[in-house]
Amino acid sequence: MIIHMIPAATTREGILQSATRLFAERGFFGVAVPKIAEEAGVAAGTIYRHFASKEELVNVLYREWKTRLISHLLDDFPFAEPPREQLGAIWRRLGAFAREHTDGFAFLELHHHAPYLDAGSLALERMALQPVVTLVQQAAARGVLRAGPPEVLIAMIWGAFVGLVKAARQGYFELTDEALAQAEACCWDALTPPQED
Amino acid sequence: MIIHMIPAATTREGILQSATRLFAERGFFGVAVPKIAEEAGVAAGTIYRHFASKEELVNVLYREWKTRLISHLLDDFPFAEPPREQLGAIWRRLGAFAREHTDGFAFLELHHHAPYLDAGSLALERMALQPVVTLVQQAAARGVLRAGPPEVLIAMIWGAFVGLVKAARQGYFELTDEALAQAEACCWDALTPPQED
Amino acid sequence: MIIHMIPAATTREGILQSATRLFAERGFFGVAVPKIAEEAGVAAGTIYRHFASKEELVNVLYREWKTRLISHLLDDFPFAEPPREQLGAIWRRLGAFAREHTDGFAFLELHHHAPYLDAGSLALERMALQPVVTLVQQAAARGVLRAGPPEVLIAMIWGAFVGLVKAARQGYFELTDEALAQAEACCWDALTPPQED
Amino acid sequence: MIIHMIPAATTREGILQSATRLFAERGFFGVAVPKIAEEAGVAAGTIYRHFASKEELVNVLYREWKTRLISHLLDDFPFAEPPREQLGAIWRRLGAFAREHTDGFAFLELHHHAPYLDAGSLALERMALQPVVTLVQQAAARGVLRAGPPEVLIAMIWGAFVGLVKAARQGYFELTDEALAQAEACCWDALTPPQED
DNA sequence: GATGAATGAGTCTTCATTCAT
DNA sequence: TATGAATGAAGACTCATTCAT
Repeated sequence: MIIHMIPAATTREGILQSATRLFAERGFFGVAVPKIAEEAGVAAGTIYRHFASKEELVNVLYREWKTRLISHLLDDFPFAEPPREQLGAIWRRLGAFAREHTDGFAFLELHHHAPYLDAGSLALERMALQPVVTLVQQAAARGVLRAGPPEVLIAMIWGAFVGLVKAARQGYFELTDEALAQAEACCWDALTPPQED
Repeated sequence: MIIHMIPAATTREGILQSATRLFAERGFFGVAVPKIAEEAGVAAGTIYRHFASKEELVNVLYREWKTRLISHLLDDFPFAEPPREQLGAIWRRLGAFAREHTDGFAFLELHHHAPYLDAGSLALERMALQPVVTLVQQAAARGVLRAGPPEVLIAMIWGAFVGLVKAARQGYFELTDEALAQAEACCWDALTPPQED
Repeated sequence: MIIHMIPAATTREGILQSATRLFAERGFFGVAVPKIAEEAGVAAGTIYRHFASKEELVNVLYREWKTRLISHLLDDFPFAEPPREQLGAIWRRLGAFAREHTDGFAFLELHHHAPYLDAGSLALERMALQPVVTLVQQAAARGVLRAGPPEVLIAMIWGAFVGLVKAARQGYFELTDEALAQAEACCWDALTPPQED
Repeated sequence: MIIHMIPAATTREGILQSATRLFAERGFFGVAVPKIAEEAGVAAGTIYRHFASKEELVNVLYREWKTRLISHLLDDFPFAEPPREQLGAIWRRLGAFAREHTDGFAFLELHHHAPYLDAGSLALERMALQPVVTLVQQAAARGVLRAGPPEVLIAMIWGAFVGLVKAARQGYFELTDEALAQAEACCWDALTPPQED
């Protein structure tokens, strides 16, 4: 199989890659455009052949990573399965994504709701939550959801996952399948009503 | 306890307050020193009578907020109570702090492990986790802790709380006592082993 | 007499002076801001303490010179005198201004109707023509004006003066009182109806 | 008459045309080479197959327009006719040129004596004045010239024409045959000694 | 202590020019 | 010959910091 690589795509890809890493590390304002260029092995001016401005670059990047995360989560998502299975699917997919795209995931977290994100980017923010929202709704419909506002549960589950990934990135532990499985089990018990004993 | 406020402290306080708000909003690199001065109602040069540099300012700020959070959490902490009560105490104290010091809490979260924090600041990072760590250890000792590495549980609990606060700040819901209580109950069930049914 | 010079005024004046000379010589786009700073003996950043942008600088400059030219032309203008005297006054005043403020006059000519001038500056453009317009109207009222659209006459008189100044600046001759007097006489005969012989 | 257009000439012509318009509008420094290319419908690099540099382009352009203007003025010029007829010829030819080549004429005016013009271009500057100079000399020889330095008269006539064209371009009036005829008559009376009455 | 004008290094961005295709 | 991606020097502008008042 012959892969046709348009040279521009390569340059652009390289820029996006470097930008992901640097933005994830130091934030949007903490990274100079020439630094991104240097890391990508291109001249500073080249960045502006591909992106109109630093802001456009970060927005393109945000949309790209968010879109990837969303499709990773949603492709063939087992919406028909029982909630317990759905939670497992979410957790496995999120975990795989965070492990495979460490910088991309960190970038997304750090730039969440940043002031330089445009309307298009902000519109995507909520979408990644979709499977979690659906899961909670279905669990509620089946009467297996803990009492109280579902938004709180959603925020906690997402927060717990992010906390896990951050802690792993800081070296507190490794993000193994076992750790993920344990975390998932915790989440299920956090979601469902406490059993009587 | 008597707090001695030297007159200079007022100017200094004003600077720290403005810096907290602005850093929480746009991050360290996203805020210009003259902007902090303007917001504090002082001249740009005045900041340098109180802080040697922008870096020192952010480190002082980080330590101040972290110290406040820690003492808020730890002062008279009921270490002798059973784990369930301790979790309640943690949750109530964190919640009160996050509600009372929205900017301060956001600032701490955003600047967690940032590259411009010095050794002194980084040393404080772990300390706020202390009560959670102790709680988990005591629960383990009493055999009421879920199986698996405790670090994962700690990371999740902390992450869940942060997720809650962030979502509330973004307007998904309000951080009421009820919401906090619900979240706390979730956390307990996430920590403890699942009951047989 | 003690002259109180606000230091800022001096710096600002210096910048405006250098900018006048350089813009007159090479045009707006042909002059780099650091070059203006260098010529004014200040740092590049200083310019931006006094003017928000290069565009604002050129507009301030335009308005300043245009205003000066207008007041030089109009202060105590002998509107009550017969047209012939008025033409003499115009010619003498314009001549004195062009000789005294070579760069300022050249600057005004070169930046006439430029795309970066804002509405405020453009509004001033027509005002300098006022005495010429009035002169032509009064001459028409007295029946001493040549037949045809008066705008054409106005444009020619102004153009003739500008041509004179430009040619003098390029060294074709000197702008002496005699040259100005001769030019003025030409203009009068250009304005008035040809005599029968 | 058959015009032979070699294919390359078309590209080159297109570039020159776009450059004329843009340079006339914003000046040499105000126009980017890629902008000229875009307007000409060619790639940026293509310009450099036809012109060694932006400076060469502007000089070629200057010489081309100046040469055209000169030959338009001088071809079969009625040097044998009396001065009055010659002035008519000059005025008609200049008027036709300015109307037909608005951008070209504006370009020439704006780039008059600019610092990036080379020796060859500067040498041409004076030549367009030739018929006016000759006219003034012949009028002087016949004793029908006003007293005073002839350079002043030449500068005024040229300036008056330029003023007329500029005012027309700015919409003050239209450059009709009548307007031109009126202007020409003014000029004659400006050149010749005032009649006794 | 406070001020705020001034500094100049550093940032984002543009653009004349080159060169592989 | 034409292309247009890439270059990198240079330009407009910002901002952490200093210092005379």
